[in-house]
This record gives sequence, structure tokens and C-alpha cells, in this order.
Amino acid sequence: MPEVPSAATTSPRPASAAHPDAATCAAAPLELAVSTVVFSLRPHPDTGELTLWLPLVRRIRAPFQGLWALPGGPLETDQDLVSSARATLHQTTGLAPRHLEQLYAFGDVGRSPAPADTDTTAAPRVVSIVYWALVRQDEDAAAVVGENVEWFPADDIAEEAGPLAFDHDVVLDYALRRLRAKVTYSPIAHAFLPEQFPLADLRRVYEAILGRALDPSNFRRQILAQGTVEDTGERMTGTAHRPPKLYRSNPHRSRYALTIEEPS
Amino acid sequence: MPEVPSAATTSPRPASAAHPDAATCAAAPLELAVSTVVFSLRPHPDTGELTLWLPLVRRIRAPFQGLWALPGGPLETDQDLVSSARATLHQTTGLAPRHLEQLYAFGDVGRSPAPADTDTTAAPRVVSIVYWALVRQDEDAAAVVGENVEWFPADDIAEEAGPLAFDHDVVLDYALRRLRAKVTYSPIAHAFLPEQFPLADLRRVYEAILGRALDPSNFRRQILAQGTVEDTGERMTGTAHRPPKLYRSNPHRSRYALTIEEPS
DNA sequence: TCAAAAGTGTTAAGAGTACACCCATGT
DNA sequence: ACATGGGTGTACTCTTAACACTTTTGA
Repeated sequence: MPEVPSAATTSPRPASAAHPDAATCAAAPLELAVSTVVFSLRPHPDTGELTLWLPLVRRIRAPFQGLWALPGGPLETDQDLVSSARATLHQTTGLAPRHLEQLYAFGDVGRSPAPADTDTTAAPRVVSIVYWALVRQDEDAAAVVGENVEWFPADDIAEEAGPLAFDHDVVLDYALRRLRAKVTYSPIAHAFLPEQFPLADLRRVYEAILGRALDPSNFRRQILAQGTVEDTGERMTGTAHRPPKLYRSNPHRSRYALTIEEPS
Repeated sequence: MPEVPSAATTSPRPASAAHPDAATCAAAPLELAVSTVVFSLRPHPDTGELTLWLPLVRRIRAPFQGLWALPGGPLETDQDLVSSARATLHQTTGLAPRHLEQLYAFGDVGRSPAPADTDTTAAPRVVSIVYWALVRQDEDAAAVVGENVEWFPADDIAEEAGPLAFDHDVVLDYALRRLRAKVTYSPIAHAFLPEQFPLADLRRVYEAILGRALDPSNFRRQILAQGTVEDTGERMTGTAHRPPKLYRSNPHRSRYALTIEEPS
């Protein structure tokens, strides 16, 4: 009983007419997986500048054995899509995501161009629903990784992690573009920061994601004008300079992005 | 062989470890369907103003028998996701889509709240990947509909088509919001128009989608400034007033939106 | 000649950008 | 005191919005 009103039309659809009540076995050599691109901000090992990092998992079986892949797994029957992504994220980082959002469903037959050494002959068709998540900077320190899990700077993946398994190069590239686009019109950057934070930290998050410097004074004005943060009244102490005010993100204002982007 | 590096981690994941090579039958009482929200512009029957219409299909079997649903069908194993959407669209309208784009994957366990009269006891879990399409105004006239297929004004669906099957009310609402948001930053409106068109027609498309009037002169300037249309040199004849210039959409400029929104 | 829609020009308000400058703390 | 980053003010540019006005056709 999938959503199959197709048989209701007069148009020809001979093959599908046989399908509709298919809990039958022969019908589906087709699998559904959920993967997640987990972004976190850490200093770059070379330059020291804050950049995006993400965890990859080394495949220990065919196909693409030995290559790095996005963390993920098959969808359990009794599990929601987000739950599956959240579980994956927890397994890979030990953390609960602050921001978790569906990215795209990848399912073309021709995807995952297999290298020569792997046998894809008997490989079933796989449709992947990909999510992306943002890890809070303060929690990130507490992240744990299992064996065969490693974090890489997002922009160095091509060199350091070689070509990824399946079509995960494409997926990752898409996730990066989406993050960079979305940060310009939605207050998701807050998701990288702890409960309270100075505006300079928020600016550094934006700079890390966009890869360019922002004018501190203009940044302050714009952020305050859009009302996505509110003054806590407190100040950060122990700095080597004037103590900055601490802000928290304003849930009333930031709801907009979610309302537009997420259904239900 | 799905994307399952889960077994590579040290974290516990007992259930999934049994999954990976599952072309086995017991593993998946889970189905994958592709549905499509097909938008077209037609005059509203009451007001006469141009508004969004879309085709729905009446379900002829359980669950949700008798209710209206988005056109769609199960994903064939040898078929790409877009191909499936395109096929659905062709069956329902007899047309080839000018614009076809993935909307969202809906797959929560609790989705499709069944009314009392339907038996959902043995209903399998269904994950739907939903696309949305735009039909060209000139082609729309040539659209054919089968039996059990009917077009409705998008904003009147709640009253005229009652509650939809599955969670299609939510899906439709999301599609509408996405269309209205996207039209403000991407030249998709062109997809409703024929090869050549006067700017006033393009404006009327925007007005229909956004549901509000736009200043003709400012609209002209903005559209011309963004360079998404180019002058054909021709003019429309037979109007009851000054003959307007005809434009065509400029593919070089409109590529931006696709690059950002579509992966690969 | 008039109505109707195409198309141009002008102006005012607001948002984005660059940058000079003051403030408050630890060293 | 001074270096450092926090924080404010200002002038300039660019975009957006409102609307007056001219142009060209059919009736």
C-alpha cells in the first residue's frame, strides 16, 4: 500500500499495476540508508584558523572497502528518518546534535561509480537520505570517536581522504554549499555556539563557514538588527581586554528558518 | 551493501549488524514511493485571477480509499528518482515538466494518520520522496487527465478536496511554501511561460505565486537588471494597446539557482 | 480622441560597506 | 602606559519602493 493512485488513471502503467500491495519479496532488491554530514568547527592544523571539520568512517567491507565514507546505516523499519540520522551521529561522535536537517535524497541508479577493485555486480540499488548536522563548539571537545572513525578539515577531504566511497564526494560538496548558502539567510550559525557567547565568537563562526573576514562593527549591527540574539546582561570575564557582553540566541526570531525549511 | 560503515565503529549497533547484505526478504517491510506536486497556473473559477492549480488523484484502494492524494507510485528498481517523478507527471497530465525538483523525503513512522474507516493494521512503512514540477502555461492547455484525476486551485484544496490521503496535506503545504520562497531568489517563474513572453506575463506569474500585486515599472527594472531574460527583438501583435516587447529566458544567468539547489 | 497597458524618469527611504574613533580590561 | 579586542558613530554607496509621466496601439 504505497501512495499508488497510479492504477486509478487511464494512462498506461502495466508494470506498476502489479506492484501496489507489495510486501512481496521479489518486488524490492532496493535498500534505504540514512547518512549524515556532521559539521564541527575546529582550528585548522596548518593555519590555526577556525574551519569546518567532519567525521568520516572507513568502510570495512565491500563495496568500496577501505575507502572513507559518510557515517550512516540502513533505515530500521521502526525508526524515523531523523532518528536514524541522530543515532548515526551519536555513534560517530557521541554527541546529540543541536541542528539536524534533511539535505537530499540520493537515489539514481547510476550513482556510486565503483572503482575497478570492487565488485558491484550483485550490489543492490541503494537510496540514501542524507542529513546534515551542526555540533556545538563546547560539546565538540567531549566528542569521542571509535576506531575507523576520523575527523578531517572539510576543505582538505579531497587530498587527505582520497575519493570517498559511493557518491559521497558529491554529497559532501552539496552539503557544504547548502551550509554556506543557508548561513547567509538563516541564523543557523548559532548552533555551533554554547548557550551564551560574545558576538565576536559568532562572527568567527560566520567567517569560518564563509571563508572570509567580516567587518566586526557592521556584523554587530546586522546581527542585533535582525534580533536573533538577545543580551543576557552578563559579561565574559578573564579576557585580556575589555570584557565583551554575552548574548544568547533568541528562539522567537530564529524559528523563521525552520518554518520555511522544515515541513510539518 | 548499503552505505553501512556502522559496523566499523566501536559503538553499539547490534540490530543493524544483521542488516547489511539484506536482499533478504524479512529485512524490509518498507516501501519507497515517489510522489509529485504538479503546479500550473490557471484563472480562478470565482475571481478569475491567475492562481496555482494542481492535479490530485482519487485513491481506489485501501488505505485512504476514496480520498484525494498526490500523484505518485512505487519506485521501480531500475528507475532513477527523477525518472519516476517524470513518469508520474506524464501519466497524470500527459506533459513533460519544464521544471522538476526534489522537495523532501517524508518517512516518519507516524506519518499518514489514518481515519477510522481505513485499516492500517497491516500497512507497511512507506518512505515517500516527493518532487515538485512546474507546467508551462502554453502546454497546460494540451494537458489530458484520466479518470479519477482532477485539478484544484491550490489554496482551495482544504475545502474542495477535503483532507488528503496520507500526510499529503503537510506535503502540499510545504511545497507551496517552498515555491513561494524560491520564486523570490531564483528565476523559476520562467518555467511557467512559453519560449517567448512579454514582461507583463512574467509579472502576472510572480503575482499569482506570491498572491500580491507588484509594481510594473520596478518589476521590469529588477528583472532586466538580473539578466535572466533577454530581448528577442520581436513584439507581440494584436493587443488592444501598445505592443509589448517579447523576451526569452536567458539560460546562462538562470543556471545559478540550479547549481545551488541541485547536487551533482 | 480616449482607454489601457507599455515603458521611462525621479525621488526618498533603507540596507550594506568602509573606516575613524572611543572604551575597558590585563599585563 | 599600552596593546588588544569590544563597541559606537558617520559618511558614502547601492538597492528598493512609490509614483509621476510619456509612448503606442485598438477601439
